[in-house]
Amino acid sequence: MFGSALPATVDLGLNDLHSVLITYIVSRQRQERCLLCLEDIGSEETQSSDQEIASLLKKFAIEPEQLLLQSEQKHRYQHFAHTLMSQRKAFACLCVAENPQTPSQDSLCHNSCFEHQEMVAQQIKEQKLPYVIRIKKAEEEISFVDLIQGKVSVAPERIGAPVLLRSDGNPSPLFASACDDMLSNTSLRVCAMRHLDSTPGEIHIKQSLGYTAKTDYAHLPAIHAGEAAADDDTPLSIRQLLEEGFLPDAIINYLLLAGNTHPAEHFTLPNAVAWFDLSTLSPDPIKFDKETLQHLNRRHLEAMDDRSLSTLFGFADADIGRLLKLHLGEADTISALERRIKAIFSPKRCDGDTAGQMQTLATLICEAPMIDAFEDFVQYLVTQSGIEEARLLTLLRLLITATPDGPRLEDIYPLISPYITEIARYTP
RNA sequence: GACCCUUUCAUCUAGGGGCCAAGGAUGCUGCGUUUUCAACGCAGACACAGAGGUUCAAAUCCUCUAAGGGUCGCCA
Repeated sequence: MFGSALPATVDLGLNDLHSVLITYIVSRQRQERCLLCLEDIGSEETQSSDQEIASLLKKFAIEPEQLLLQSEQKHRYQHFAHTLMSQRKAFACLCVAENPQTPSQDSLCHNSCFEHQEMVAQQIKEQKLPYVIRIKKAEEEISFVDLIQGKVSVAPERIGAPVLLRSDGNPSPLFASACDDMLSNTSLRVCAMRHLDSTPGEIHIKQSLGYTAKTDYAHLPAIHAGEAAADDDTPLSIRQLLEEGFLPDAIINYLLLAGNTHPAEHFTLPNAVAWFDLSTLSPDPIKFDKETLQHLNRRHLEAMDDRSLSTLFGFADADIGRLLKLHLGEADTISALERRIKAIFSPKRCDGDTAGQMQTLATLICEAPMIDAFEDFVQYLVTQSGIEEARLLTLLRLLITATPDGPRLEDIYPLISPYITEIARYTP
């Protein structure tokens, strides 16, 4: 079983998708099950259901075998915690968190609650004080080899005595994650870089519970939006990228390109499964580069089947697909293409002295017979309207595409000739 | 403040003592093509963070310095 945790928020981030993607790819490669744990306990952010997350991931063709909701596992976490308590490997603690803004030197319990468990228990009983359950400090240094970051070893003082159960009875994310690994026997856990230093704590918890199976860890570098991560808090939201008109395939392509050795620049998820290698990932943080993503998006749109491309815009016509591809030059996202195609299919308007000529042309086209060749079409219009050819071409472009520039009209015309009367409409 | 990690063009990377006066891709600049913008084609500019070592030979190994990132909560 390969696992990865992700927040159960409506707005999944690029970094979250990154972890999920890597987990999924490696699970396909080694033909193991892929498990995603949804951290839906105690977060203030808007929650979303497992179905919502699953359907979002499905857009990316990521279909994990199992989605686990941590809120449904609560009793198991509590059971583990009480087991540790009864073995005196964990203890109740009355220490209240210091001011979060100025973290204390060590995260250990200051009042040596562990040494005075009877007294603590009594206080809790008599005064109903809020308390947490902490794991006992580790005896010795804990080290492991991260698949991306290399060897990590951390002294017991640094691990401290992490909280297992919070005062509201809910597990801490760290504890929940350690338990999830044990319950589902996870052999590889992919997570974000920022959790690297808490991993020894997780290992310590598992060891205390007598779990001996090895879990490999891979901590992915973060993808930053701006120059100095701190000042630019532009959220790299997946939903937003999709709304901007990026194809899921292009986003996947980008994520696998960044911080990775790649045999090609342009590829799809199934290709990537063939060559992806966790060990070649760079531990360096990555700067999000939208231009690269745009370029990839264009490539993926280009590679799409004509007819399926047109279905993204409510058509089912390979010619419309080709028409869209003609516009890839100036439009590299779905939404930009949509603006183009909408402009073509809506009535055109313009002001000034061109208005009269536009009207003439529109009427002529409406009444014209079906003409296959663009040249003949233009000749017909020149003869009928008496407008000189160069001028007519400019007007015709406006009447068809609603913009002064774009792909060559002779390329466009054969693709839209069946729709020409619908397209060449003019509203004063 | 403490601990850990990283450093090759603007960006993502190739490289693992000699095949490297450093290759590819994106972006940028110019030219071509185009009624037009873009795309496309061709050409061009742009990097081994710095200083010391080791070696016949260093982008590559070692040390220090600098810069970036991460962590030090009942956060996630």
